[in-house]
Formats: sequence, structure tokens, C-alpha cells
Amino acid sequence: MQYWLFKTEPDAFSIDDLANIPDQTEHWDGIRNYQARNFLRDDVKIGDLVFIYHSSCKNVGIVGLAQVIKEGYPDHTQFEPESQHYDPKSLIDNPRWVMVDIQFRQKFKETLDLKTIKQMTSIEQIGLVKKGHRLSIMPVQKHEFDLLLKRCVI
DNA sequence: GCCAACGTTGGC
DNA sequence: GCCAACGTTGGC
Repeated sequence: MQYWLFKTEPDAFSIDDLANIPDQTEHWDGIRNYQARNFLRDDVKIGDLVFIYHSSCKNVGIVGLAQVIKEGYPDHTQFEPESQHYDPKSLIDNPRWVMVDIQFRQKFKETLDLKTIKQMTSIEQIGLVKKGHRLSIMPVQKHEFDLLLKRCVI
């Protein structure tokens, strides 16, 4: 069992959107970064727990928890010319981009904001607070997950 | 909206 | 395979 952090812009898709879908399940499409793709394709497994992180918004931080219920499979939007994520170079019999399905687990009472996360010790290794921090899919170590979850208001 | 820090692209 | 130009990300 592994732990992850998925970023999303709440204006496009938020933790509330996930919670409000009838089966509370959504495919995490649109990832167009090779490192993130490799995580989705090779490492994200059924049962893994996922922090949902809101970026590019007023209240940046971890907002909730989801769980992986389907492992990597082709992201259909890469083949849709009208999609913002269309990739004309991707071949139907050799898809370049994959996605996973996740299901809502809980929304925290408060956002665990980035500022707080940065102030936490023993968490320096999480990609989120390292230089760059641009991956939209990143692994979280178990001890980091435990520390972060402990700070979340459930 | 700014801008630093990246990743990607493409000419050579 | 190098690397400059370009596009994107994301906090502020």
C-alpha cells in the first residue's frame, strides 16, 4: 500500500465535486507529464490512499482523502481532438497517457494549508515543499502521510 | 497578473 | 546529444 498526493485546481475540479458525484468516483484524466504518467502507469495501485490537494486558489493545501479503485488505463481524452488534453501524437494502439479511478473518502473540516505543511518538521522530503514542486502526482512516504493526516481535522 | 522554476521541443 | 526558446505550473 502506497500513499500519494494529487493536485487539482478547485475551479476545474474540487474535492466537493468528487464528493457530489453519485458514486463519488472519478477518473483522474488529463495528466500530461511523463514522470506523473509513470507513477500512474507503474506504481499507483488499488487501495492506495490519495491526499487531494487544491492548487492555484485562495486556500492552497490538502483538503481531503480519496482511494484508488482502478489502476492505470488509457486516458481517453488524448484521442479527442476537441479535448484540451488532446495529443495528436498518441497512438490508439499505443496510448501515451494513462489515468486511474479514485473514490472519495473524506473531506477534512479544514484545509491543511501549504504554509502549515512547510512549517512541519520531518516532512522536508515531500515533493510538495521541495524546490520545483511542480508534479501533479507525487508519492508520499508513510511517515509523511501519518504526520500529515494527524494534522488534518477530520 | 507576476515571475521563478521547471519540462518540452526542435534546430543543429 | 546539446541547448536556447518556448510553454506551463503554481505560489504569491
